[in-house]
Amino acid sequence: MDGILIDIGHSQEGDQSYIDLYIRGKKLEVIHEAFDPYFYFDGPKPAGGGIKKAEKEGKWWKVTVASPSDVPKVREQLKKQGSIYEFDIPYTQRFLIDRDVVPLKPYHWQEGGGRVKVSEANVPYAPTTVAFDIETYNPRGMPDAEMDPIVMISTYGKSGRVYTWKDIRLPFVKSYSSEKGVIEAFLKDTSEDIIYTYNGDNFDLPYLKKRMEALGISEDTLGKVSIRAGMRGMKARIAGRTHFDVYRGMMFLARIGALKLPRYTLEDVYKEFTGKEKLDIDTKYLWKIWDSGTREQLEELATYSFQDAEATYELGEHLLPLYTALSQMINQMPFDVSRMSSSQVVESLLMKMAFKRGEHFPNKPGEGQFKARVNKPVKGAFVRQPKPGLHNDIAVLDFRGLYPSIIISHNIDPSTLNAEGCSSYYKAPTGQRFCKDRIGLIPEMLKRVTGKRAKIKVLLKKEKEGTRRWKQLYAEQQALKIAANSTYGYMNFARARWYSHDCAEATTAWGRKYIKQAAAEAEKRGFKVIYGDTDSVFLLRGGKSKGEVMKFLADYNDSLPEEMELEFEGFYPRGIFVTKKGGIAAKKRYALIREDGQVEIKGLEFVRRDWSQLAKKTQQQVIQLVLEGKAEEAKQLVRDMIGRVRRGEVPLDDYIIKTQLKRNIGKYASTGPHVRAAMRLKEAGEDVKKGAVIEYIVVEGAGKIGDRSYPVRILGSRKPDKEYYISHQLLPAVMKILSELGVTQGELLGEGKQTGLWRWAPGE
DNA sequence: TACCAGAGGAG
DNA sequence: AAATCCTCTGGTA
Repeated sequence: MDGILIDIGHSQEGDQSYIDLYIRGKKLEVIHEAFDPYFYFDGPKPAGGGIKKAEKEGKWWKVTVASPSDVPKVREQLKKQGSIYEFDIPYTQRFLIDRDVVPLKPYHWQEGGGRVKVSEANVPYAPTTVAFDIETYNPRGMPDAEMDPIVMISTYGKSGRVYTWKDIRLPFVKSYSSEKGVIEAFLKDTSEDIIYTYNGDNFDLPYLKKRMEALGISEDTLGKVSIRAGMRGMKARIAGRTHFDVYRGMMFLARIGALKLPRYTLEDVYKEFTGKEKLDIDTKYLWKIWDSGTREQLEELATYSFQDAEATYELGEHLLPLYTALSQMINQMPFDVSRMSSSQVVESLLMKMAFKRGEHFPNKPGEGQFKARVNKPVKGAFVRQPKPGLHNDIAVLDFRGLYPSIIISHNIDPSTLNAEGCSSYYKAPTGQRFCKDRIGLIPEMLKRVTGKRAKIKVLLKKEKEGTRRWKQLYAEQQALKIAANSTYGYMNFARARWYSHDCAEATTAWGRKYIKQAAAEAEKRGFKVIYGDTDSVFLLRGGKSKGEVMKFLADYNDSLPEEMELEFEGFYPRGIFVTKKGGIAAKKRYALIREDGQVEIKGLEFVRRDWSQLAKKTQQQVIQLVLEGKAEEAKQLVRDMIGRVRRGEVPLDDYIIKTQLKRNIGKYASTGPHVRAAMRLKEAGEDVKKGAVIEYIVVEGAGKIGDRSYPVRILGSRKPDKEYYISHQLLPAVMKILSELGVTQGELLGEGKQTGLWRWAPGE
């Protein structure tokens, strides 16, 4: 049979455990595969209840049990007599690693003798996909699945529709007589392999399951829905399918830094990826529309719901190639992968590699060990003191994949660290020695990952952008990049199996050594180095040509280990490095202009969300003008803006300051302005929790800033404090830049027009 | 003026 | 459920 693996489960017959492989070929088939749960034991010959078999494998016992649920009690018994290993690898995940079965990959599956054989098959089979979204009746705020019905279910995919139990006459709406009719029709029609939801783990699926129970609807047509508590909220699994929660996927991208948004609502994320706005209704009053809405309102509700399903589908399709690639890279189901952290991805990859190398996995740390690791910080990167002011003709160079390349080049691994009796060693600046005789697990993994990624990038260049093949290759290199970039963090992650404080220390120490060395070599060539952070060097070309920069790069790279490379990042005609309060140049805060006029701003107020648009937009314009050499225009712009603020010509939105609540209101030791604003929101009856981004304005009046910080939504007739915004937002942001050119605040405020501002304007 | 708590960006 | 380096504001004494 040819097909792809879309889900994996487990069943039991007597004392034999089976893996259930859900294979989608022409139709969905389930293959039962006998597979014994096992773990390792170092101690006397194991005996006792629950043990099916114990045989010596190397120096340890391989202990086989009848069922995965037997593992906990057997391991607790044996733990008293010796050491146990690999006892906490989930049964189905263990199967995928051991048999090297790759999810969603076309195979020829051959059953026989109780053991399925997989071989490459060239069936061009792609999983079918659909998105769904439910709307619920909510007269008391949050709907209660015990009593509040589902009023609508929308689906979107190859086909799509809205199922509802009111008479709504739109082409994509199908009306039924009851909630039960709606759910049953939805279940009957929905047979796709991959089901996308937006936050379905925490809402749509648990809610649907409860409604099905309440209405006595069987799960058979969909597949058994199981809701389990995970580390980060609920996980909703549908047997025989892949439930892909797009919201989870987006949060993963956010955590690894591939996506950065102020909020991750479906509307916001959809706009970010597609540029399209979708119809948004205030779902707080959904129940009112359902009870007594006009025909138009009900149609709008159906349209909104349908668009939610469509947006979820589009985003799901966008993410699927990446999750397929990640899934295939580590031999784990997309369901699990989409709910992993980047460290879990790395760990899965290491387990797969370790199994191939015939090595055992270290155990996860206990709580005591975990705490000890957390309390052992690792010294990080080197940041060079910048040369402040305006500079011309800057060249930026940076190390490609600095930490991964260092780990490979110096064979940094827990197994090579200070290993005894090796013929030679790499010596870290911190004193650790890494054996050269045999490649370590982590360097080997990284070498394969970076090597494969380089090959894929070559293929990618030959492919036409946007094609199916291109998307697949792009996703594959993206998955490999995620693995490579997360590996250093993984080594230093306190819960990691392959944690090593010394390996992490050595890696960053070599990083500091190389970046300083690169700067020193550039200086030897006659370049002036003005800045550098972690893996980058900023040079002044001075009178030298671009060719001389490239020549320096080539020569310096010849001196580096093979896997390491200092790359050319770009030439910048101008750049400005600003000075901080104390009078010295600030690290991590600068702006550059590219040869094509594109401005890049780092660390300054403009890129920070906790500054008002007034300050941010003006700073951006000032930076642009200054880098274009138009300082006088920049000064005039600021004078004009001050005038507009004073005359009340600036829109209210430009005064909004956004700050995230990092903890719940009661947990703050000191209450800053955003906390005060959040407290006011709460008094007004809003649900304000940790994670909320508080939008507030500092209004006119007396007292501390906090006394005058009001959330936009309950602003009423209060007016922004113009002088606060001039002296504490606008001026600090623009003076950062202009004071580098010798401009004073007085020049901007206008001679002779002394105002009360002078007394409390921030000093220079 | 010195210090702390808190937020958020860079790489 | 990655870790570190760094800046800056507002509040307090």
